[in-house]
Amino acid sequence: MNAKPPTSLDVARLAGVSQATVSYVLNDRPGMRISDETRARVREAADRLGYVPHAGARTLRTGRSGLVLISMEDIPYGPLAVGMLEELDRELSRRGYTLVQYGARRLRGVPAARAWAELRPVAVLAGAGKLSRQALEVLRSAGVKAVIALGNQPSPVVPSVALDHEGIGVLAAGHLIDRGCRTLAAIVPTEVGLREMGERRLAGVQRVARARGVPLTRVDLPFREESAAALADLWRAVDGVFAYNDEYAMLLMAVLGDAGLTVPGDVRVVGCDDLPLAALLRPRLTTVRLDLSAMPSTLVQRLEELIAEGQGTPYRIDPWTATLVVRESS
Amino acid sequence: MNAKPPTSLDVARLAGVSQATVSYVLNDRPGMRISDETRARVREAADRLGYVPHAGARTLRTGRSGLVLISMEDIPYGPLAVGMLEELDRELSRRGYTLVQYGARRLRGVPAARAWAELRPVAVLAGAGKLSRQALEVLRSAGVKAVIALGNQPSPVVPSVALDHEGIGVLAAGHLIDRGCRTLAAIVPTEVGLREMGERRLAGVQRVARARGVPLTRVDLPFREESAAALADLWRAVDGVFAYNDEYAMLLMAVLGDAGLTVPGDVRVVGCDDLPLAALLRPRLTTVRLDLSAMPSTLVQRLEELIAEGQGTPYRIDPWTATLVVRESS
DNA sequence: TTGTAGGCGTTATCAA
DNA sequence: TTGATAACGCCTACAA
Repeated sequence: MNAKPPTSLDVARLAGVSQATVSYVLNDRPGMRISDETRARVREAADRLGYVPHAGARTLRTGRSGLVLISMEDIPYGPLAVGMLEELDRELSRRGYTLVQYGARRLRGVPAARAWAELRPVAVLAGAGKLSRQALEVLRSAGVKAVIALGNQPSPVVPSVALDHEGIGVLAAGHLIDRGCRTLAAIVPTEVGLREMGERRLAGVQRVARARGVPLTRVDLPFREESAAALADLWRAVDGVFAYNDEYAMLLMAVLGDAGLTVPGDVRVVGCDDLPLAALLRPRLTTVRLDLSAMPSTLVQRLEELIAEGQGTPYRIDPWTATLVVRESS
Repeated sequence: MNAKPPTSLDVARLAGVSQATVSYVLNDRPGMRISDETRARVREAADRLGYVPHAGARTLRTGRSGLVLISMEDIPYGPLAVGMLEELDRELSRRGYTLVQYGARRLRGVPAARAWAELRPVAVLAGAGKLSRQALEVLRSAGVKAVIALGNQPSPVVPSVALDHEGIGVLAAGHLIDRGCRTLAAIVPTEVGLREMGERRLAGVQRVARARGVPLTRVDLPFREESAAALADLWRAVDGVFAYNDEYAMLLMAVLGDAGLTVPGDVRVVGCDDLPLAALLRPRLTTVRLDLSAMPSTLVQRLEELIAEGQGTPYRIDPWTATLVVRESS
């Protein structure tokens, strides 16, 4: 019960060989010719003792932990992100790495990067906001080989995997104008963490609206029914709204209905994310679907490049695809 | 650039003291009287070098990693769970532990528990399904002090924090019958991972329905509009449905509307989770709200008990609260 | 008040 | 084909 965990030395003793042999066998080190009988004895002994190697000791000795840290706070949890995470985990463990989600807020004034560095990870994925030059220095000096920024906009200091939020706005605005909308509005959420994304998406809408001569109103909106309902006059004055995402679209459609406005007759609405609820709204919601399925492999590829070649390149953006899912009845 | 990370010895040399002194100062070890000047010199040196202690080495030496592992797969990601996780992280780091989310699937046939054990965590939180007696043995033998099962039903072998899904069903059924429903249906999702929970909730509905003499139909339903629509006859035959959760409730309400049935006039519907969308449906959705706010602190408390006293107790369930949010207009 | 020395579990070098 | 042995970075009992 209170016995200390068995070590490779324990295994060696039980198998009647040396510690080194145990290491050779268990890591089946190439180039070492060890008799099958010895191998079997070692394996058997390890099994019987329930031997599990000590990751810390191995890291200490080899200088490589194989850990890939990803910060929890910077992941917009949802079906999309979770699926991507799981695939990323699979992909990484396939290549011998270990993905670990790690909090970014530390108490006692210890900055996040410092806490990450203690684990001597081989790579760190974190929101661009948390990768200050200073944080980066801490990581580099702790031997982190690859740092990649996640988030809404690219980091100026490390390679980034950033969603092209403007592209979403472009897609949505194009659709609305194509369908005949002449007066647009675009919702920007006021929630922290969302506003930034909202503004990027807005920028895309703006670009298209300007290019095609359609007036556009920016609507800063908290996710509250009363707030949306209070803008009834505004909704009456436009005929097309990009709602930022499907949840905002649902909020909007609820208050539009309450105000006696019809969709898409009086106002067209476009959401984003293609949540299950999008197809369940009446009328069904037209939305922008993000395809992140290519992201895990891209991420891993970049990661291995950085690990191999060193973190040379300053920054760049990685691709993904967005498609419009048209559901409006018309 | 390629310099190896500074060690405490480097700090000692720069500060002109011994390695031991560095350790004393940086961990401000009580009982050690070290001059303020020395302290300052050590701190200064550590800063200048960007010294970050090596977690692996410390774990190796002290025998304690302070790591608390939680398995990613067993968390039903959503606003509720994410908030709880963040609070748990805060709570744990406040007490000197480090929460880390870790994948449960390993390749190469290495079972999850074995991979967890390599990190020598002090505690492991994982789905009851992953905590077989065998897995537990591996963990215990690796020095894991506390193992707590998360999930839908308690583990027979370790302490569990399990949601009282039956209670949800009881609450929902009570409400429906109180409001005059005489023929109930309860949805059980067919998705893996959800079905189990659905059946627990169903059991609660069943208990109440039986006790109050109300007939109940179990409806196994995939989350697809066509499937729900195909059951139009069934929906017509009941006057109260517990929809498992808010998303299913939304699905149901969409097809009810399509079939010309009114809510709550023809059929009453109760959801669960009190998602934002619940208040946005028309009519607004009555739902069961889960309050998990007490869970992180309870969890941490149990954890520390187990660490201190050893994993003695076989198992038990921990509390939480569910409340009914009534929104129906009537 | 500070320094010396040993060992935690693992891998790798070298010798047998 | 296998076995001693040293070293990774840190902490701590003990010595000075």
